[in-house]
Amino acid sequence: MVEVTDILDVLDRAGHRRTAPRRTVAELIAEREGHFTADSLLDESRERHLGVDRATIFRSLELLAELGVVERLDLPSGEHAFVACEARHHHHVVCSSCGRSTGVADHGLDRIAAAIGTATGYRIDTHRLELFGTCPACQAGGPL
Amino acid sequence: MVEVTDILDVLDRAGHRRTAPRRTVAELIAEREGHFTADSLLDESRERHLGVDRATIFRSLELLAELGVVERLDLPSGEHAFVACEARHHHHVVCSSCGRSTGVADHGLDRIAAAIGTATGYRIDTHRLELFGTCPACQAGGPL
DNA sequence: ATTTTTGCAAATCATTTGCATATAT
DNA sequence: ATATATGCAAATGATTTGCAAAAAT
Repeated sequence: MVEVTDILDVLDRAGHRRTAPRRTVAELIAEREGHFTADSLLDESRERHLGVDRATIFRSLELLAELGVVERLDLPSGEHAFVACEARHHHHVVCSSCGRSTGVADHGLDRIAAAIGTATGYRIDTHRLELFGTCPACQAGGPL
Repeated sequence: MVEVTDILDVLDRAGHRRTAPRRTVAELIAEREGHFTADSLLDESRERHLGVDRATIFRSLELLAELGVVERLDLPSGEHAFVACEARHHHHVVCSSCGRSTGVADHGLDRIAAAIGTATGYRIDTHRLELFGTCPACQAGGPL
């Protein structure tokens, strides 16, 4: 669970201003269980008359992604989405049915990345693992 | 190395027509060492007066991606790109400097995916691993 | 007071679509 | 002959930008 104050604190620490629109965006993000698109935040900002503009949403998400509070996600559909991250989790499992996602720790992937580096001669800087499937709730015939 | 004829054969086998524009797209793809964007193919089609239209390029890439001849890639920058695939390789290492990419086999990732499934309770359907780094040539101060 | 951030509107960029024509089978 | 694929141009959708006004430091 990512809290609004966590997000604001990260902004603070990085020397960015604590503005009302950013607080609102942080609230919208903290409410989300799973992944979300920029557009869905915009829709909600409109429906609830929060007055946060499209540009601000995109700018905030970009900033938060830089700061590692959210992570850009590319769904298998090609859609761009985001998820809130707890700092510890490097990767995400995303439910294809309800969109909920769970952060996961590194289960030995680093070693594999290293092995692939050796095998190919590449110096590996980053890797990105995205897993897609069905979450426990949806398997049980739950949500959506 | 992916050959033009490989690509055309896959189209054939799947019951798609061998058309001149598709042959051209196949040639453009086969020439590429690494990843490429739809747009870069379009540019080249224009520069070399190959007469293949934007829409055709997008439609061909979509088709080839469905058939597994190319794979959609999401670069860390968020750009959408493609790489030609040899069938065996599930994942790609992409050079951040020159864009060249190499297919890699599964080095035990399946086991990790399974472990993550167990740990989270998700039924995992797909995973996607993308690795980014510097290729041997660029490390040697080579290309770009 | 100064710098950063915002909203607005317009611009840009990538991708998709409708439709009449051309081409492969 | 028939179904599929293409080019064109226009539509769509997402994201970005310039700029003057507003808010945070």
